Amino acid sequence: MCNNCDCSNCHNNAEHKMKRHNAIKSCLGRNPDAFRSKIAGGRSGEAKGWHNKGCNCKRSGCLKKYCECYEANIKCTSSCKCVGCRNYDDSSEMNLEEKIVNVKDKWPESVITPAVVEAVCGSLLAQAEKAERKAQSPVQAEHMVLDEFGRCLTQIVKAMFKN
DNA sequence: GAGTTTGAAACT
DNA sequence: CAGTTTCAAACTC
Repeated sequence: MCNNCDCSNCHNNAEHKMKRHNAIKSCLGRNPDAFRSKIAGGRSGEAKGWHNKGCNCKRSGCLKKYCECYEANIKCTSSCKCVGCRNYDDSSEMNLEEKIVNVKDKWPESVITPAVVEAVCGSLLAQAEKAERKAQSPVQAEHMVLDEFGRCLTQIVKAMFKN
């Protein structure tokens, strides 16, 4: 109940007991978890646990306390629907597969999708094998692979600016 | 401290 | 379920 608040026309007090009870009831009717913590796992306020529902941040980059994940001291996950998120693990120890998954989860709008990464890697490998078959010198082989990489990047950049 | 930004929750 | 409104906390100056 309110106590020493500055609210006007307040019904959250003993005088409106019934009204208050009904309000709580209809609130819980809509969402049974309305008065429960949104952070599961670790004890309150620690860097443990995870956000049950994820955040929906649009402009804060999830790096300000407007973001529920950031405020709870946890990283955003794929259950978030945030845009432009910078609150995620970017560890250099991550292997390639984890990085690809990370791209998929956090930048759904990116053109560098797992499929694109695979395609690029595949054509670079093909180029390297071609050089091997033609018994090119290491320098020539490098040149062929880098040429191919350049073509791939050009296509990716073109696709990015299409939108 | 006033004014602005932000996003969850409520609402439609 | 998607779009809109509300509003208090976070933030900025």
